Amino acid sequence: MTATATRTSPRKRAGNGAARPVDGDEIGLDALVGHAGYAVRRFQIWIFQDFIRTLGDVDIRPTQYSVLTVIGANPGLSQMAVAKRLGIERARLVHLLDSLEQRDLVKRVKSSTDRRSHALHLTPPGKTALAKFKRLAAEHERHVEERIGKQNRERLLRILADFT
Amino acid sequence: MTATATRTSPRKRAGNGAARPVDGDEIGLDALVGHAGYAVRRFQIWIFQDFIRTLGDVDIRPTQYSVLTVIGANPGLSQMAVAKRLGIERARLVHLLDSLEQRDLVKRVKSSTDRRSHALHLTPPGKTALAKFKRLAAEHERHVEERIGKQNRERLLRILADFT
DNA sequence: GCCAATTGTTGTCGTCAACAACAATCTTCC
DNA sequence: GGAAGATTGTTGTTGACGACAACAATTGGC
Repeated sequence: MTATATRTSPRKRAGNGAARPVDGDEIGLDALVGHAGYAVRRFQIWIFQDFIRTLGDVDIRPTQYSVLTVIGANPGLSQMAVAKRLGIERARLVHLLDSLEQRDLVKRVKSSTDRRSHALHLTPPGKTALAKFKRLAAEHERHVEERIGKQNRERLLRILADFT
Repeated sequence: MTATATRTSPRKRAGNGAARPVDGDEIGLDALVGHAGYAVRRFQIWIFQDFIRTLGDVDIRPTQYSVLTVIGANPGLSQMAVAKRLGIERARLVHLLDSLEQRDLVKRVKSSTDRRSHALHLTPPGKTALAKFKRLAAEHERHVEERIGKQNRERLLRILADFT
């Protein structure tokens, strides 16, 4: 964009009273500016893009990271437990784990006490990898600080604390 | 969830030292709690679900609402302009407008000054409908207030203001 | 007037949430 | 102890959505 020059319609749109020209950029959002959901959606898109870019070299997306982190902190969890905790559909978790298992980061161990379920564990390389992912994720978090300010980030975390 | 009662495994899992029981609910998130992106994602899911439910009767989703609002506030915009302003792919906007046009809420008017582009307008029923959508969206916004608090909602909007 | 850029459109691909159905297994209850 | 119901992991489908690529029509620069 940037300027967009005079654009097309030089006609000044006879005093319509109601509607304003709206040529270059300044396009009003009207009611949208008062909606938390809109701001949150835009912010979430930005934050995910930065996360994906910052962890691009290791090819780890936000959801994968959350799964690895939870398994790392709670070894032996079942797929149901992980899915519930993270708000992921258990059907979706199947594919996520397939991928992580193929990469030898996670392993499904058949539970002896409940033969329906799998106990999830990080593999040794998985543990090493997660440590690296955490360092990169911390770097991403610093980007967030730079974008919205250290204080605002903390405020945000406090406000949304009970959604985690 | 709610309580989940005593759950299953009453066995106390011998002092394993490293890994904690992790039976019922209390599953640690570890590094995740310090990540703004995780909190924002969960919040965004909640907020969209409430929006979709609150505007369920009129069958309007957040993205459709944002498109209608911007067109309503800036009649005559091109599809490119709307797409850019809302951060939507112009390819995606095509389908959104197809749907909204079929429902007679929006019309594409062939621009006389640039015959490549369409000028977007709300139809008369579209204007009436949007007024109703805005009332419902305001109701949704009250739900947000109830969930995170009036003050926190305002803080949030301020923090994320320049993402809109 | 010619070549590059823009606009709307169509199509493909991959991510993700929401369901539904199913086999294997566990739990409950009689 | 055994039938009935619930749970776990799995497979598949649907629809919203973002990212791209290609295309015809049209406009703009030069």
